[in-house]
Amino acid sequence: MELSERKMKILRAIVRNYLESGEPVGSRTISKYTDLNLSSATIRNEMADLEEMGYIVQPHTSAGRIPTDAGYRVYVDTMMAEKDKEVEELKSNLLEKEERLDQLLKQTAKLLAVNTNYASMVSAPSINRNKLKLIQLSRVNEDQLLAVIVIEGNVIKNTLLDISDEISEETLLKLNILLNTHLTGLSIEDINLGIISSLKKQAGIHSDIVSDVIDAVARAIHDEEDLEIYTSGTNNIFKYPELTGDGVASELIGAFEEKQALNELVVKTLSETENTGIQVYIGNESPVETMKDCSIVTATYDLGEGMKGTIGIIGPKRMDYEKVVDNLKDVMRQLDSIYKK
Amino acid sequence: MELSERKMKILRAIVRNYLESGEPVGSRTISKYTDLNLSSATIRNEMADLEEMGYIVQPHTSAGRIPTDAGYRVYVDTMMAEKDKEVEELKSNLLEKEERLDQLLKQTAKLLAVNTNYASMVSAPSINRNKLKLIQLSRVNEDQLLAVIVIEGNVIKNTLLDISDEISEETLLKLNILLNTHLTGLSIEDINLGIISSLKKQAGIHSDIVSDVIDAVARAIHDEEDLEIYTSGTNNIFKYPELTGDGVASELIGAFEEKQALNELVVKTLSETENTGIQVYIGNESPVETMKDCSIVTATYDLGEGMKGTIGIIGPKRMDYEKVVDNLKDVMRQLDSIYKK
DNA sequence: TGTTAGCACTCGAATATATTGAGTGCTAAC
DNA sequence: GTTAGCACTCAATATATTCGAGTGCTAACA
Repeated sequence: MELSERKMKILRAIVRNYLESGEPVGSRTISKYTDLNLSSATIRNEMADLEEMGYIVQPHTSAGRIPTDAGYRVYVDTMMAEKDKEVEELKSNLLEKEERLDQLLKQTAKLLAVNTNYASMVSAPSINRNKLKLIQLSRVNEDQLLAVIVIEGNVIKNTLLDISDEISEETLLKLNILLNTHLTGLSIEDINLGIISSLKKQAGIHSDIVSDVIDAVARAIHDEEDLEIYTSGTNNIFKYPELTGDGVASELIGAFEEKQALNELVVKTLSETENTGIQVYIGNESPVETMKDCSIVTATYDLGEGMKGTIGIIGPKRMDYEKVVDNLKDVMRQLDSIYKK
Repeated sequence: MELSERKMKILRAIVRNYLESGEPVGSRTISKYTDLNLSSATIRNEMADLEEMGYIVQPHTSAGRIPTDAGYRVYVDTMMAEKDKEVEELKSNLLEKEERLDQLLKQTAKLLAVNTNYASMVSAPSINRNKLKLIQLSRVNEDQLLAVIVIEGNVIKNTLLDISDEISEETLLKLNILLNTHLTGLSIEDINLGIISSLKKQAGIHSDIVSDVIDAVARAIHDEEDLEIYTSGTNNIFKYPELTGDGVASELIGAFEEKQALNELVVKTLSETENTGIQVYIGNESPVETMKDCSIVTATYDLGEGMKGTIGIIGPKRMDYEKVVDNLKDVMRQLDSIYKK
């Protein structure tokens, strides 16, 4: 059977109505709601077809219809298509300019949550491809060094290094110069064994410190530390009864706290999304098991130089996709413009 | 009316029973539960008295009794008195030794949450009284400096400073030396106007940078940034139906996310608690409005040198006070021993 | 052939009604 | 002072009743 123009219109009307009310929607409602003047009976016939095609279901006999995941899917897809053509003209809710990226992202998460009334998450950009801007060793104690590592985008990482041998102020200075002259401007991938061994050679008796620093750089950048994900508005899920039943809420809250699941989401998104697109996961399409009752809309932001990160909105399946997509696009644009100052 | 020994025993039996079951407890149960052999009828008489005295209530006629806040209070107080005499002998659930305080505290929060099945929070120590260990300025861009500030306990703060004038590698070095020789070892309070103006004088044309740095130090230490509070196990509250009704859960989760309320809790606790005591807030006693349906047990840890922070467990009023107190004491001891390494 | 009015039917939700049982207070007897 | 016994209360549970939104189907109409 084919999805005629009329069926399409009816389907969209059903979805839209359901988004607002959260209640199953019946034929009579649609017969009034749409501009095509049809009686409820005709709508019923069409609805029967749509059900057969798998776009809508009745929660039980003699109830109205609600969209299936597939139903949402076509809704989202057509909507997105229209969105692309549309000229975006949004009230800018200006993110404050922030020196530090982490603060900025935290703010972004909050802004999105407040604006959409859903839960939001923002991942710090993966910095694998990123260039070192500065390495700075300083003495903290007799037996500890502080290594500060600054990466493109002013992401700052601190690590403490234990040292065995006494080390003079002067050699420390030399080490700093050595490290910075050789490593600054390199990306992680650029730091190969050749460079490392050359460095060690030049460091002489302090080659072990060089190893430690390199380790620290690698760790600082790779480790689960870059599981830095900012969340906001998790308690918004309580606004949607369908997410509150049973242990659902608990699981969700847990996922947001642990952040482990969110990280999977980020990884998946980054690998799946071509360029800076917007991705919509509906129900079971979700990469994360715990969120199979939700819809997730993600956007990939790209600050250039490989600094990509993910922004996500998590809400009920009947979320206002339109608003969410608009918001995401807006935020992406703002991030762009801030960075390109 | 007086709270006789027997009444006391009965009250404690009621509380303990209710802690486990969460159900109102009746006279028959108690008549079997206690060692004093009394019939349910006698217990009923005593219970009537206890009710009159305000220690227990019936949620409705013909239901068992549940403890009032006052009831919990005497239970907790007597229990705590016993605890103090008791020799503590707990299986140590070893916190891993961590270089960085923030990691350690994060871990502490998690440990407590897992162990107790309640929500936990750990505040980073207030560092007002604390001594500077290191200040390190480094160039990041042509127009930005990175100021790294390390405080006693290896708490590390980073700030970016905008600079207007070009500044040479050499003067930067001089500034570093100047700042460190004069400021290291001082607590915030020690840095007075005299020192500041003397520093500025010596810095000559770069006195504005000195101001900036001092500002940064003050900000890094004072600001809402030290609203650093680590939470864990927030979803544990779903294990207790009495915290799930209505918007309660939502409010709680929100409070944990915002951390503003938790901060109030910390402030209040620090000011109220004499020394490193354990404080129990039951229901309405809570300093935080949102948690008036909960009980909160807090402990103040003291790492010496004015580094005080608060650890808190938030759960239902019928929480296992005994276990919670034990756990807190245990964790406090472990924190102590780690720091005194 | 597509559209529509009409009607019998379904079934969840809401409401009302009965049943159960844990628990109480009171009284009278030990 | 303690206890057995009994009438009473009331939430919780189960059961029955009603209500109405919504459906599918049929027959008639354009």
